Amino acid sequence: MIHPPERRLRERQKEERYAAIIQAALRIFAAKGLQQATMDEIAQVAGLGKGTIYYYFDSKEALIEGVLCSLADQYFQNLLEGTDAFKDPAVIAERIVTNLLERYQQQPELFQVMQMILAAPGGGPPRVREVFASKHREWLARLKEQAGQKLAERGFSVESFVDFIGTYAHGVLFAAVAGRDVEKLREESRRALRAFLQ
Amino acid sequence: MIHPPERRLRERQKEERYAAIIQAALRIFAAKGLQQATMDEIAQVAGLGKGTIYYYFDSKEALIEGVLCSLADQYFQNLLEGTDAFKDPAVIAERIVTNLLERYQQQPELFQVMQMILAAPGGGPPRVREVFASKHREWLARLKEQAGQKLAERGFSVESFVDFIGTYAHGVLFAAVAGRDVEKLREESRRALRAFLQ
DNA sequence: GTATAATTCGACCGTCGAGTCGAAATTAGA
DNA sequence: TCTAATTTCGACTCGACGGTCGAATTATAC
Repeated sequence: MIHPPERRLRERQKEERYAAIIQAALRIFAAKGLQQATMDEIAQVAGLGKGTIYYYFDSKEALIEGVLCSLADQYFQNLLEGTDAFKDPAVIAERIVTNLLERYQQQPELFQVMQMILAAPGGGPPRVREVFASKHREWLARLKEQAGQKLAERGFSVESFVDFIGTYAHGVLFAAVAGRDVEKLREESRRALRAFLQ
Repeated sequence: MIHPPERRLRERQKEERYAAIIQAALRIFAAKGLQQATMDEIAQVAGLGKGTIYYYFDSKEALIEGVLCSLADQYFQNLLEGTDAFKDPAVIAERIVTNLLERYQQQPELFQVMQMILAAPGGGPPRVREVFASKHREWLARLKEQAGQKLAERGFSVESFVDFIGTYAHGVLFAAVAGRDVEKLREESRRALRAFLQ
């Protein structure tokens, strides 16, 4: 009778540990950099033995991949929140940048580590690149569905619109990661995007 | 009679070696990342023994600092080339971005390594940050002198103008380092900046 | 309760790479 | 040419860190 719930309990515990490892790793990666982070320290912060980390991940590289793939999931989440209520591309763009900056404030580690990856030679492990690219395509499709009509009405192709937003947003995030004041960036970007997109 | 020239010869040789080390280090840093680059490999690429590297630089960290400070010098060079012939802030901005992209094509390693530094936790060694900040101030003064009048006439403060250009340019460079087509970026940025700055 | 499987642990191993050192080579100066 | 100073070199040291392993613990199944 209690067997099924017991089994579920154990599975849940396993998932929790997995998440705890990812979480600890992310924190240390952000604080020290990917190479400088040691498996010993990650284990310690996760509150587990080093051997346990290797029970969940084959290698440090696999752990890095795991962390990055979980970032990819999060990165594109909620980015479009609120964008379907507006018709003006400038407002959509503003909203996207604002959402990004809000996520940055909630979880700066996500972006810090992202930047490390993107700046790394080769742009990070191939598998991670694939995952990001696929998430990006998904996201693009969602944007198209949600705002494509409105963008087209104003003479924007979704692709070029996204290119511009992407480029600009990277600049803003770079500035945020480098320590610039987020409120100022938000205000600045609002003005810039309205001007650019009329 | 030949002593002074001989001495000068030796001094020049020393400077050449110093430069060769910096050069080799930059290449390997860009190709492999700062941590993954080994002193042995740098020595090999520079065509010198490892001990010799340590004769010129106290430590790997000192070498990194040396490389970065030499980058700071180069980074701001020629950025303003051609900007004093125009009155329109949009054209000045375009020109700055174009100059950056041209430098990127000439010497991508410079920007690759810059991005690594900026993305690193803490934004790189403090001394390097200082050097960059001081170069940036110098550059700002030069821009002010060269274009401040024209910018003011059009209602721009030099500081906010530079903030915007800096943010945007980072986004563009990020895209370039990440492998986007430079010509396309150049064209895109031209349109974007004209629109933004009227 | 007991046998089996799954999971955890940290002491241990091997490698790799930063930094050292002293011997060798080169140059300077007389 | 001879001596002292400068510079070069790479074999060596040594600590750090990724990864292993088997013993210990805990859960599962009956």
